[in-house]
Amino acid sequence: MPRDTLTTERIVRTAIELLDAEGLEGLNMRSLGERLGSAATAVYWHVKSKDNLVKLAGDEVWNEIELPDLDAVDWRTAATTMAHSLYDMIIRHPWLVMAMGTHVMYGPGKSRHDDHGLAIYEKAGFVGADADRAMATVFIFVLGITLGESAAVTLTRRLRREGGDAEEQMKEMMAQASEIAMRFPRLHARIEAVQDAGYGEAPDKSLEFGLQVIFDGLEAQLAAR
Amino acid sequence: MPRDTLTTERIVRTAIELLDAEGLEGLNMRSLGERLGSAATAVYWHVKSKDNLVKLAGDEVWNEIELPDLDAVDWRTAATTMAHSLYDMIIRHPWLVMAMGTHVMYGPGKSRHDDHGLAIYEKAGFVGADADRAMATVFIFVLGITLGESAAVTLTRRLRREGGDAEEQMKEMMAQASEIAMRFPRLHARIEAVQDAGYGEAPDKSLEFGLQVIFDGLEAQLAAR
DNA sequence: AAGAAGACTTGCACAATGTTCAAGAAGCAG
DNA sequence: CTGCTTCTTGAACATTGTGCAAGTCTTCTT
Repeated sequence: MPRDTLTTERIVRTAIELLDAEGLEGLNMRSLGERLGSAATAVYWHVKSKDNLVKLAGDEVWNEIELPDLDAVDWRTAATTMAHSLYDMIIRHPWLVMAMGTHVMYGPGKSRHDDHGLAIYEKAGFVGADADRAMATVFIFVLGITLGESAAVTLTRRLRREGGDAEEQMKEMMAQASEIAMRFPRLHARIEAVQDAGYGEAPDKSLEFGLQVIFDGLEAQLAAR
Repeated sequence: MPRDTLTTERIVRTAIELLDAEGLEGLNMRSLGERLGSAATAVYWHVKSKDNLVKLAGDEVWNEIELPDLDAVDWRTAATTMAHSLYDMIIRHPWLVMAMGTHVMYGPGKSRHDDHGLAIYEKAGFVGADADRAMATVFIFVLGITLGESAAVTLTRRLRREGGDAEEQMKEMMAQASEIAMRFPRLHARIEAVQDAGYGEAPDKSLEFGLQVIFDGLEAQLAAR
């Protein structure tokens, strides 16, 4: 077998590269083909459709998530580790959230992740559907928190692609948003406070905060059982 | 002015109708034009681009959210009301989550919502950035929980559009997912349990559960302050 | 080794869709 | 009526997903 034969794996891997670099909208079969060194339509022998390819890519990335050893640490530590690992993964692949909004993702990669997640919350003391729900609460929160980041990345890329100074347009857009928000008293106060503080604060402060809140809440559920 | 003159508002309203009926992928300028009774390109005089239109639509729907009277109820009740209102709104407009993944949404509608949300958590006792984070935690959770529903709706539509029996294909897809999940012990157990229980349980049980957990967690934060 | 069967690749073509643009129609001011 | 602004149209173009028939390469059989 010559070395640049197409394989489904190679296609998926290359698609992930392209998705990371260009986003969901930036992935097209022609540039994928070019990157693979073959005709665009050659891919169709290995993969049913673009949707299918996105689904494969969207499952594959779950394998990057680190699964903590549950015998070595308490459930809350394990859950924190996994949540952060999930967060990092999604930030690496900002297209994933959007893909999950249009494609029903369920493959070996995600199953592997989910299974280990369930184990954590079962270890914590949740039984049956409650373990499901506990996992879903954390999981969904992390997913949701990356939505904003995904949108920002996508936007930046779109601006860049359309030519023109992305920085400039971004700033203008922010200014416009601010102007609207300023008309509301509490948003007004918040924006001023943020500006005074010099735009500081790492974005994942809200990840920390949210996880803390949710884990506390889960412990309350366990105690009240 | 003759009665079917185009206006930005009418365009946005019609776009929302179309988005609700056909989804983000189903909205195209030609069918929008048809529905408006004008040429597809007439829209471009009122709206810069399709992206811009989606942004306008994606802000407009936030006005549907009911803002509880904060003097009449305690913060937790108010927060619950708003969370449910948000959930219902997104379910009515399943394309919104995906749109938020690609477009940075910030307009009068969302600002109105955010401002009132902030008020709730300030009333609860959170100050400054913490009120932001508290709101974001709830908000993001509700958003995330609809991701799955959105995907399901989008998928169903796609299947329907591509012809063929959507029910059938959906079932087959689920079976395939199950088959994979069955290879993992805990997922295996959960699936069997769910099947034994006869597929029951309303989907928004997880909304209830998650909100309870998060509010409990927020109260813990307040207590520990 | 020859040839047939299958596995894989290519180029062409088509349809759908966002968008531009020049030309036209409609309303309004003088 | 005339000219100016506001709005609408139709034709056209570029991009992109994908089907298809024809090619090439691999492998297996005899």
